[in-house]
Amino acid sequence: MLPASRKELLLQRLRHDGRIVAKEIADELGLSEDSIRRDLRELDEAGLAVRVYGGALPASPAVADYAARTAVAPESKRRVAATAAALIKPGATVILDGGTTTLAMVDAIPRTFQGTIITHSPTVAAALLNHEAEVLLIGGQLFKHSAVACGAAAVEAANRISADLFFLGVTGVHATTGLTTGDADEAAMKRTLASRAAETFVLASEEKIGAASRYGVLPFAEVAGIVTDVATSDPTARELVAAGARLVHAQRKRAAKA
Amino acid sequence: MLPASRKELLLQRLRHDGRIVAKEIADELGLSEDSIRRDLRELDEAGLAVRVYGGALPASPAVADYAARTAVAPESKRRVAATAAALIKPGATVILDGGTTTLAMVDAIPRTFQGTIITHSPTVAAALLNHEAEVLLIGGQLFKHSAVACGAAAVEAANRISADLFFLGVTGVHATTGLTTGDADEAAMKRTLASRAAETFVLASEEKIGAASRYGVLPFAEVAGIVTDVATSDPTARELVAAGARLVHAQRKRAAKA
DNA sequence: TACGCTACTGCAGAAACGTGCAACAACGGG
DNA sequence: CCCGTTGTTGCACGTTTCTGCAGTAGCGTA
Repeated sequence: MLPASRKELLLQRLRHDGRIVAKEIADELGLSEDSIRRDLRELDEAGLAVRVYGGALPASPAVADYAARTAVAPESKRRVAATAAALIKPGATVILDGGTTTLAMVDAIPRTFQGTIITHSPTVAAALLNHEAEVLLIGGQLFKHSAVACGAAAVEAANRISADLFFLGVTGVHATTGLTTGDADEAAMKRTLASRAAETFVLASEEKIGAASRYGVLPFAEVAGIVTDVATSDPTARELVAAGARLVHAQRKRAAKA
Repeated sequence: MLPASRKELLLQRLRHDGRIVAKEIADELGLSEDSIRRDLRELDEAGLAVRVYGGALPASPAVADYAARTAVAPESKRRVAATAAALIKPGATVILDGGTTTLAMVDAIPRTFQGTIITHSPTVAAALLNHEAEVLLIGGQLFKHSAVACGAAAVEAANRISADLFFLGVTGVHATTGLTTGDADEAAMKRTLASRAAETFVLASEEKIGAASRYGVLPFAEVAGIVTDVATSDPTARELVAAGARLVHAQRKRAAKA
C-alpha cells in the first residue's frame, strides 16, 4: 500500500462511513496508529478532514471541495491559468476545456465576471457554481479518464454554440508532433470546440512542453497562442516558435498566494 | 463511538425529540451519566443547547438551525440513499437528479455497478468519475442554486434518452401540496426526466417530509414510491399514505458499522 | 424539613496524542 | 558503485484527553 493511495483510502472511508477510527484502520492495514495519525493530521491540515480524539470526521463538503481543488494546483498551472484568465474580456463568451489547468482557471477568473462560460467538464462546471457568470454545460457520454463529456451527443451540442475564446488543454506540446492528447474521441471533441470559437488558446503548464501523446489535436497554425510559463530562452520554447507556435509567456515571478 | 460524533448524535436527538434525558442516553450508549453531562455542558457553553435539570433542551431555533446546517446531518440522507440504491438492478439505466441526497446515492451505489447512470448535475457526474458505470451527462444552462442543468437545451437532451429508474429529489413532500421544489424551471426539468423513466422514486430525507415549496413537480400517483426514513407510525407519514403516496421505508435502526 | 435524584469537583486509570529519534528504503548525483 | 538526501515507518517518552467513581453540594417534591 503506497502512502499516497492510503490517504485516498482514508478519504474514501471518510465519505463512506462518515468517520475514521485510527486504531481500526491501523489494525486493518497492519500499520501502527502513528502512521495513520500522521496521515490524518495531513488531511486535516489540507482541510480534507477534521481530526477528533480517536480518529477523524469528514470536513464540510464545501470546504472539502475547495481544498481538493486548490490542493491540486501547483504553481506552474496557477501561473498559466492566471495569464490565460487575463485574456478574457468582460462580457465575453468563453469555452473551457476539461483538465486540471482549466480547473485552475476557474479560480483565476474573477467571481464577478459577467460573461458566459461554456464547458463540457462536470468538474469545471461544479467549480463555477460560485461564480456569477452564466454557465452552459455541454452534455454527452462522460469520458472518465479526463472527466469530460465526449461522443456524438457532445459534438452535436457543441455545434450549436459559438464563443469568442476557447481555452484548450492538451497533454503534449511538441515541435514536431504538435498539440496532442491521449484519446482519439477526446481529440475530436477538442477540435469541434476549437471550431466553435473565434480564437483558441492552449494551456500548457511546464510538464506539457516538449511532451507528446498518441493523438493529434490541432496544428500550431490554428491556435491563436500557447500560454506557458517556460522561459523565452528555453531551447524547447525556441523549437516551438521555430515550428510556428505563438507563445504567450506567463509571469514566472512569484504569483499571488499570501 | 467517537466522542466527537457523540456530540453530533446528541444534537440530532435534540432536533428530533426536542429534548435529551441524560440518564436515557447514558444507558443507551453504555456510558456513565457523567460523560453525557460533560458533553451537554460543552454544548451549552457552545450555545448549541440549553442545560436543564435532568438533561438538555434545544437552543433557540435560529441557533439550532445554524448548528444543523454546519453539522450537516448526513445520517438521514445516507439511510435514504442506501435504501434507494438497493432498488437499482444490475445493468439498469438510472437517472439521478441533482441535490445532496442524490449525491449521497453515488456513495451508496457500488463502484462496480455496471449499468448506465444519467444525470443533469455536474456535481453528481463528477462524483461518479470513480465508478465503473457508464455516465451520460445532460447539458444545458446551469442553474446555480441547485447545481443542475435546466432550460430548453436540457429538456431537449433529456427527451432523447430513456431509463428504467429516475431518482427524484424534491424540497417538500406534503399530503396536500404534493411533491414540490423551489424553482419553476427546475420543476419542469424534473417532470421531463420523470417522463423518460419507467419508474420514478422520490428521495425524501426526514427534513423534507411535511414540508412544502412554491412549485409543484408531480402528483403522488405518478411516482412509484417515496423513499424516506420516517417511521411508518409517524402521523405525517400516515397522512401521506392517505393522500395516495406509496412510501418505501429506509431502515431506521442504526445500520452497519461494527 | 426530609428524602431522592441530579449536578459538580477532584481524582485516578486508561487510552490517545505529539515529539523526537533511529532504522530503513528509494532516489539522485558523483 | 558509493554516498548523501529524502521520505516513511515504528518506538519510547512525556503530555493531554477521556472516562468512571466517590464524595459533596444543589435542586425538586412531598
